[in-house]
Amino acid sequence: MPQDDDSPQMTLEDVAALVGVSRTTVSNVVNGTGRVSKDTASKIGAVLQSTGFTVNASARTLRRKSSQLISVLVPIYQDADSFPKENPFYWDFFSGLQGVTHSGGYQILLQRMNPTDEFVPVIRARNLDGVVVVGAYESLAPVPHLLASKIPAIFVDSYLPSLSAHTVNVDDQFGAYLATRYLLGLGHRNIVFVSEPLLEHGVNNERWYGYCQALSENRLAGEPISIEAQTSLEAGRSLAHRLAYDRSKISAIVTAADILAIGLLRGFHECGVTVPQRMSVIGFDDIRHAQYTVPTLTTIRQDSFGKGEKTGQLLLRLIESHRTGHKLDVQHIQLTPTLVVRESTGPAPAIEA
Amino acid sequence: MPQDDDSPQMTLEDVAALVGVSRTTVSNVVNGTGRVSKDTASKIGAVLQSTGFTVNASARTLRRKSSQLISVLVPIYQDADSFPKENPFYWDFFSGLQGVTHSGGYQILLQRMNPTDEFVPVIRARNLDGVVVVGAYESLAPVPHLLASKIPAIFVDSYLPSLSAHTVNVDDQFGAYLATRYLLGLGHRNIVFVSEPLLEHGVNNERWYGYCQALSENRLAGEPISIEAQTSLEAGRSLAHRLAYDRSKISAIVTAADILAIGLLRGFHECGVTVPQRMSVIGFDDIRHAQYTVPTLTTIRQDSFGKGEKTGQLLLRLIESHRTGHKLDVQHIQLTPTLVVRESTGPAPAIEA
DNA sequence: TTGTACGCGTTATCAC
DNA sequence: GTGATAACGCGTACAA
Repeated sequence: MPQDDDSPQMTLEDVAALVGVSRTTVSNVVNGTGRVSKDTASKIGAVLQSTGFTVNASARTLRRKSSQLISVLVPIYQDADSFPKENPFYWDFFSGLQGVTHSGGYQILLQRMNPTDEFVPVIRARNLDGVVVVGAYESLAPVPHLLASKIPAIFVDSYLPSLSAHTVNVDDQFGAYLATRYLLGLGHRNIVFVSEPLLEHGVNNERWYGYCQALSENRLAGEPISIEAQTSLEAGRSLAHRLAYDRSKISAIVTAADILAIGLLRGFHECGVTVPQRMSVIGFDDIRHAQYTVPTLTTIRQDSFGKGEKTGQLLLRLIESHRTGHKLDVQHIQLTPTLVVRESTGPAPAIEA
Repeated sequence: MPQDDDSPQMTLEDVAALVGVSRTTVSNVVNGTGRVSKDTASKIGAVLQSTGFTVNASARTLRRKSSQLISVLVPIYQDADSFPKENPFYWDFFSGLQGVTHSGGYQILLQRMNPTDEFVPVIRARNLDGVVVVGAYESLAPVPHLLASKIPAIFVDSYLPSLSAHTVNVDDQFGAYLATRYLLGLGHRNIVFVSEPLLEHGVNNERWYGYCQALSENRLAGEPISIEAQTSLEAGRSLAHRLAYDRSKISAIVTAADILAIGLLRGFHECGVTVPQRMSVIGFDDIRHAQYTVPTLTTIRQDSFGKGEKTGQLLLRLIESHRTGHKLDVQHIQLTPTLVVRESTGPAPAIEA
């Protein structure tokens, strides 16, 4: 037992008094500077142990101007039309990130924020060492300020016009390309693409390009068609109803998210449209549930945990180079997604209207 | 524009110099103590604005011994057998919590932790004002230390032998009771209960009691039967296979979690066991996906967002009373779940083996 | 109403 | 090796 659990927190001064040395020496032991004799060091070490001493982070931060704290910022787009209502906040991603940063001695402040909230002030106020912004779009007003502030920052799953931002993304274009090419290979000719509205610098735009590229490589393919839908289970479901009612020639759907695809699966089931016999559906992300739907979901898999780890590693490098003053070139990490074939895709129906 | 984005952070001293007053006066304005003349106050206010001044949190924390920071601790049970592999970390819960605490001026440190990690030291080190522990079990060694430390703490979805812990839970017993009673009303007689191993003070134990209670109220009901399975999609799926193979008389299943139930749904589908015709399945939580499975999932709904809000409110009260020295009675908040009937439950098969 | 002065706990500098 | 001493930025009791 290190100490009584409600005993007051010890300070360097306290420990110094106990051992009979100066607080400077104790500090040197705590920080392992090495300029303490082995003898006194061990004596101090023992007291450190028995008293359960912990350095006061605020005092240290005040001196060092570094808090060993980073922040994950998740914008909350209240505007119903502009962002996933069902923000899943991937725990896997966070886990990967946290694991890496924890090893580096950092803790994480998780913040939801309105798109209009300035974040530079809070970063400054708390002396945060770095920031990870998830899902930012150019419409986010505070982003330019963050960029200008020179605070180590990484934008994940974000698409920004600025080239000076460090980013971590999956190769969205390639992912959508994979999905579409696979469907074309199955004989589908009338394939639609479903996503949120195509913002100029959005994720969906990248996926749309990938989709278009695949189509353009195939002479028999129809025109690219984009359908807008929110990234939500319910949006998928209602879209399925609409499509079923339309009785269009569509035989396959490329979606921008698994939850959208899962909603579609459910919607088609309700309408008696069999998947994959009459309609093929392909998702994006490979969330866990994708393996347990009926039918199971063919999808584009991305490694969220690994993405978190990569983000953490890059952030640590950024912080380090910020500390030493060595500017780091702008980093753009792009992870390659893979196609996972399951049951929701199949050959194009023999007779297409 | 408040300031140049990479201008150095202002201090009270700087602002004071700019206005031509002492930093005490500026501090008084910043903290709204009221003992400043309207005249100078507005003059200072203007400079505060234009310079984009933010108080240095570390310095303030050092003085006040309060960081305006709280921590959410999520234990990670590595041990495969003892806890959900697929910890969903409910974003809804976090959102509710964050909304409330944010209004109170707090920010949140989110920490995953091994069950053996001591958390009191980090709490002390950062002068955290309060803690929320999610899913703690008695086996968590550091819990007693936390309790003894008198740090404002709330245990959510946790079952601890200690009566001195403030807790927020759903009424698990009642939830399982509701589920079981509903199935009995549908004519089922052979109903099993599926959950993780029944720890003495665990959530599952509560649910097990509720299940047993419902059975005991019905003369025709069979003996209570408990089946162990991890809380994961895959565990549900493989259990379904086992049950299908066994060809037992079981006609209904009460599960301790939606993801388990969803796994069951998938597994039964694979085995050709129709739900609900041959088997009824009922979940617990009402996660979003529950509405989009095939068939949709009958389940016991709990309000995660509301749970987060309640937790936040209680924590703020706790912190306040801790600050003023007024001890607060131990609080046990219990939210009442409700039954949501969907498609995965139906009348008991007419002929039971 | 405003200013002075001290302390919060730590670290960095510079003597000894 | 070790120890004074001065910041870091802020809040507050006390004096003016």
